Amino acid sequence: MVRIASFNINGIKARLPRLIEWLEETGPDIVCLQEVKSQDEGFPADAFEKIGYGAIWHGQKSFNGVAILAKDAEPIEIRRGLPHLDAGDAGDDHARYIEADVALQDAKPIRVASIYLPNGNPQPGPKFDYKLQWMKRLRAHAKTIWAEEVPAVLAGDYNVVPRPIDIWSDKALTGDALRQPESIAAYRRMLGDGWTDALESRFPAGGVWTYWDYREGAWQQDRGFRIDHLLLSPQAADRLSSCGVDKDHRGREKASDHAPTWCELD
DNA sequence: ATGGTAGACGCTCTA
Repeated sequence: MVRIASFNINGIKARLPRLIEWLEETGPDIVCLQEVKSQDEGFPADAFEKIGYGAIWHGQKSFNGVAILAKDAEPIEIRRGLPHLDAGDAGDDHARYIEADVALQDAKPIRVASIYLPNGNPQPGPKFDYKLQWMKRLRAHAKTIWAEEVPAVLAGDYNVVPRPIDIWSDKALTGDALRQPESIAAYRRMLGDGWTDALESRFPAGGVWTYWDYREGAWQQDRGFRIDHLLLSPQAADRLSSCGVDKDHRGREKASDHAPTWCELD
């Protein structure tokens, strides 16, 4: 059994005690982190090593930043950043994608990507255009992973609410980039390619949230939505045994605004 | 239409 989790931590410096606590309590085998918000040299790899996790990371000052942790293993980096599709992509220096092979205790390796998809607000505008282009690049690259016919998990903060039943109110965020038809269609196209949304497959009726805003008492009123997703290749989906959200970690002191989201493969 | 909170940074941006 392999547990793979995705966690947007919203700043690794502010979150480290909570992150270590969560790792020790739940013991995930592989973890994809987003919004590390730290430059490479500030990444606390030694703190993870102390509790038995190897790590690779792609940092950036102030914003973005992704990482992959593995219990009693060293992730083997495959790539950082998405391939370019157009000439305009060459100027993209955001740290939003890192991909690795993780081999746990003599098991066959699992391909893992940690994804921090652009938020895209305000829309319309250049940030929304960047989001849609990034999704186009992600889909194209996912096809090359697909072709390798390996167990693969593309995990992260997709900044897309896939369905009306994935948010506390269908009227919420209607003008927001997270719920625009173009964002949802781009996400759906990846599912159409054959990727399995782990939580959607296990909770088809919705009502599962992974994010609650810090503002307006969203957590207290359980006004959340689902934007953190685990997309599985067929070789991973065949092994899917369970999945869930570590919701109680959202309610703790100094918590991230996201909760850890995970799946288990046999 | 605005502002509510949080994090990193440095007198403001991103979400």
